[in-house]
Amino acid sequence: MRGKTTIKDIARETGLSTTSISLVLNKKPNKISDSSRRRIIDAANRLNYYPNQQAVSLVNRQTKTIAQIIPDISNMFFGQLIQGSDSVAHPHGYSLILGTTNNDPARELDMIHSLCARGVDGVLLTTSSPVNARVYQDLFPKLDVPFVLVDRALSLLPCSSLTYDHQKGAYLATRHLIELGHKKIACISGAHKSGSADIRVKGFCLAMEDACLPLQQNAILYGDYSDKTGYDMADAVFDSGFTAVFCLNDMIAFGLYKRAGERGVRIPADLSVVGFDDVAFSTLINPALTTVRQSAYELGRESVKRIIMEIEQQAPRQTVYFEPVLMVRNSTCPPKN
Amino acid sequence: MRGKTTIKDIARETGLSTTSISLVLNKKPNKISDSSRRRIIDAANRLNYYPNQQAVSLVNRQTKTIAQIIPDISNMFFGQLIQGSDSVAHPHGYSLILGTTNNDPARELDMIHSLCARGVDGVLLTTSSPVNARVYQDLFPKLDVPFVLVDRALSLLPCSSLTYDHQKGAYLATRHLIELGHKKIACISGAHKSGSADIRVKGFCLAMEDACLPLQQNAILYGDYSDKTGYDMADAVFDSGFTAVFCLNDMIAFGLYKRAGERGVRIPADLSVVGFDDVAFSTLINPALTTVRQSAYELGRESVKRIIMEIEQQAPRQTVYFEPVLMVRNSTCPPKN
DNA sequence: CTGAAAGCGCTAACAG
DNA sequence: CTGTTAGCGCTTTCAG
Repeated sequence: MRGKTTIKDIARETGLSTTSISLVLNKKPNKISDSSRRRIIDAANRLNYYPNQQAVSLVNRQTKTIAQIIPDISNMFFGQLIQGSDSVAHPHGYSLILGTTNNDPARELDMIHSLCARGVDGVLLTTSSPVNARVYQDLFPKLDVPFVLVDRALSLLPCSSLTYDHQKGAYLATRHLIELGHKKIACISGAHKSGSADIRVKGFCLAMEDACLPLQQNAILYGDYSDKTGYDMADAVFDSGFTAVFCLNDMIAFGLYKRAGERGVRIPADLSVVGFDDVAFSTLINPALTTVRQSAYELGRESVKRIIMEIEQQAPRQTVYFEPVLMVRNSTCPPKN
Repeated sequence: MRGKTTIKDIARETGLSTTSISLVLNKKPNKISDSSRRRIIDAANRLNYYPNQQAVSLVNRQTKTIAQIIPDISNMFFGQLIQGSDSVAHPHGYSLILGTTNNDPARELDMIHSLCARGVDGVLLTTSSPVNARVYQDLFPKLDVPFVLVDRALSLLPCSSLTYDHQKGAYLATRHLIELGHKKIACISGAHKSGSADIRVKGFCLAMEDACLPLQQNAILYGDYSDKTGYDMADAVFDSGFTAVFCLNDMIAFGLYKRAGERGVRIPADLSVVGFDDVAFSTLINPALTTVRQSAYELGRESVKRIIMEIEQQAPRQTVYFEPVLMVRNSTCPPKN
């Protein structure tokens, strides 16, 4: 049983040529007689034949494989993203091949190279480093596979991008706080110069500006998109007279919740908090988190649909923005006085 | 630039044979002159050459690819598992190719077939359906790649398995509750006949038995490993006089927390709860969840190490059990009276 | 020190 | 209706 059955074995078994086998097994238009066809199919089953995809890929020049490169799978957002991607990739006969970069630009580049060398048909990239943008400008065309930027838009790059409108989402979140009557609002950001953080910060600032609210000293704190950041920055927020905080993603908010619990800071009575992403957990935690919804699952589904179109029909590039929506729950209320 | 550089292009450029190119680029023992070597390396860089992995795989009979098949990526446990896997796979030159089964035995089978046809070098399988066990007994040998069962142990299968001792973990959790003085203890399980749920239930029953505590009517509730199950089953627990509940995984506990919040049931004052997994979230939620730790990240790392050994050194099969440890936090306390 | 040639398993013109 | 042939890009004996 060692060494699997090849098309030649079937040819030998049936006394037919490999061409005929290939034709019927791939259901290509052909004129093989019914009796031959049956013999082939029968032998294939009997010998437990399945084609060697390496060989197939070599001649067809496609691997039916899509790379999904993400910064960090411990962020639930990406878990849901992958789930969405896989849910459309698999039915279309594509497999997802995974690469995580840990927000390391060098590793991101490395990942792209190594996955492309593997011959993926396309790559879904959530870059964590606009730093690489210039490199990508030259690189993508060279690599000669469709790239789709997921959850990020880097305007100058020669590729499609699918993303929620981060700036608008941040604007909505901040305006909600303002409308509740908050004036001293903090913002805990992901990394400076990170893919989406700067854009969200911009939305925050814009909303403040539009409401003629001055930014407090140290209103904007930079960390990364993790609960640890929320936890670590929490004290700074609690102790500086802010009545509300906009966390740039839900993970940050969760970390802040934790510290709030330890410190006895009540949410929302003492501090209103808004998150971003609407990860599944945000309704599980208490109080349920007011947040900006961007459906990772949908994003995953759409990005795979998109890239398959570009792979199979050379669809032209496209930049798509999805509308985020504010989910008002229980972590926000008017300020105490 | 369309159509990438092949080894032949380099041969033409340098005036050498493809053999020489292959030899130096793969650093195989050879006696190519330094000057030739330099010319080759230079040309390779200049032409941006990287080998076509399909072709390489075809002749070398390995793809440097490992399949990771999991039930459900929305369970954070698996997110962390993948992260662990990837963290050792990548440095060893392997890529992870992902398959999610949604707990569907048919899809699981399908996934295995389709990934094996892709020519993965090994598969990491977290089966959700012991139902398939008999099938696997015949299938694995036929497929002729190493299988490693992750987080599951199905004793009769011809493959390695790495898992935490589910029964012991459940026993520890239950005994903790008993030692606190609880007598009426409920248990919310994953699916009946699921991979690990039955074993955990067994641990629960054993602990009850060892303490001479009778099982209450409907003490064991079956659902699946999701927060929805916890949410849906919560009322039944709240309204039946139980003073403590053992949730078979953290996700279930999180769902129960949510419903508890809505109903005004206080944890742990009104109800003690223990989870299982020690997913990152369990310390984020309030009160921090007492749970049984099994490190998904470690499991991921170890399972990849294991499978690489079997791939590269034909290491013999092995069944490994890891010790779970009880993490006592704030969701448990003695019963009120 | 280097090259010619065969072959991995499959597909696709092109001939019958 | 079916077979022959060439070739995808690479590695690897084996011969110089």
